[in-house]
Amino acid sequence: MGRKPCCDKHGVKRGAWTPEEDEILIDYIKKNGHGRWRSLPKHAGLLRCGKSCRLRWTNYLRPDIKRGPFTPEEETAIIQLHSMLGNRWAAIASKIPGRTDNEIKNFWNTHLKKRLLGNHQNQQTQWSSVLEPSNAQSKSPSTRHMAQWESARVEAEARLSMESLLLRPASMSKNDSDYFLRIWNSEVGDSFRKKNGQYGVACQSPISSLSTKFRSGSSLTMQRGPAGTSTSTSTTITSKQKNMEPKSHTAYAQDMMTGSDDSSSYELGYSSDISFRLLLDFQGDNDMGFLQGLAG
DNA sequence: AACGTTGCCAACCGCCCTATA
DNA sequence: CTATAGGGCGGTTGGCAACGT
Repeated sequence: MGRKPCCDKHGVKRGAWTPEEDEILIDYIKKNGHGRWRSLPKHAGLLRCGKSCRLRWTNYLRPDIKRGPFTPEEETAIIQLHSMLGNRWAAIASKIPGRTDNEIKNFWNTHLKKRLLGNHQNQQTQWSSVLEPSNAQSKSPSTRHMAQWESARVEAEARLSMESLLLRPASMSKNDSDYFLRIWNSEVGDSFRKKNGQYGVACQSPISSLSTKFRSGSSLTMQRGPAGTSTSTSTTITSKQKNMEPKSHTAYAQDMMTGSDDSSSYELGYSSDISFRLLLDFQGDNDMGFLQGLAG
């Protein structure tokens, strides 16, 4: 037995909304408020599905919606939030006043994703040259510095997840949608943002790329080799991996903490030996002492 | 000018969760 | 405990405009 459709498709208008319909909906909501979306069209005299009315209101007609192009600040916020939350558009939208989840999702899919994919490819090129030991001598200081910071950033994200695991009350739901946002708004997130801001980093995190790639069934994976071995990033995917559930940042961090060897899944690659070396090599005040602990 | 292609975005679809009777 | 309504969410689609040939 299937679920009842949200509304009877017969006699229901679909497609683009006319200005007249918009006006009717706005008038009705102004007078009566919203809620009871299923019965709203009947009461308002609209030949629309209630769901369609709700979407039209929340995505377009709501008075607090900001229209027009995204500002660079909004772009940065979206990228950073997406790196923490993944495709949880509603959660991202809740942190960007005046923008709807639909708008952010569209913006991401049509602009940012392409741009970041381009960046990612550039980064991969740079990474392969940075991480190739035989070329180590020929790296420019800026490239090397970039590599150090990218490593630091990867670890910072894992650390955020680890700290959040430790801070999380037992009663908190695993699916608590505001969970990362709370961390993001905490001092932990603040220090993370400062580091990013300082270096103008605004690219998708490798970790979130990882979970996104898993979700989309794409091929880039990171695998963790047997304990203590140095491994590299991998661009292959096994049939087992294809069927794997995507792993959250938290789960990723949990693996790091427990050392659990879901071994076919992760190869820490540049975030293991090489990144430790890079980080320990990093000049300046860093708060990456926890890595020393991890490294034993 | 005509046609095909591409990109954008509003709207839709189906699944899921929660509240309530 | 179960069924159902209400609503939220993320992924996908379709129509339109801009652009290229």
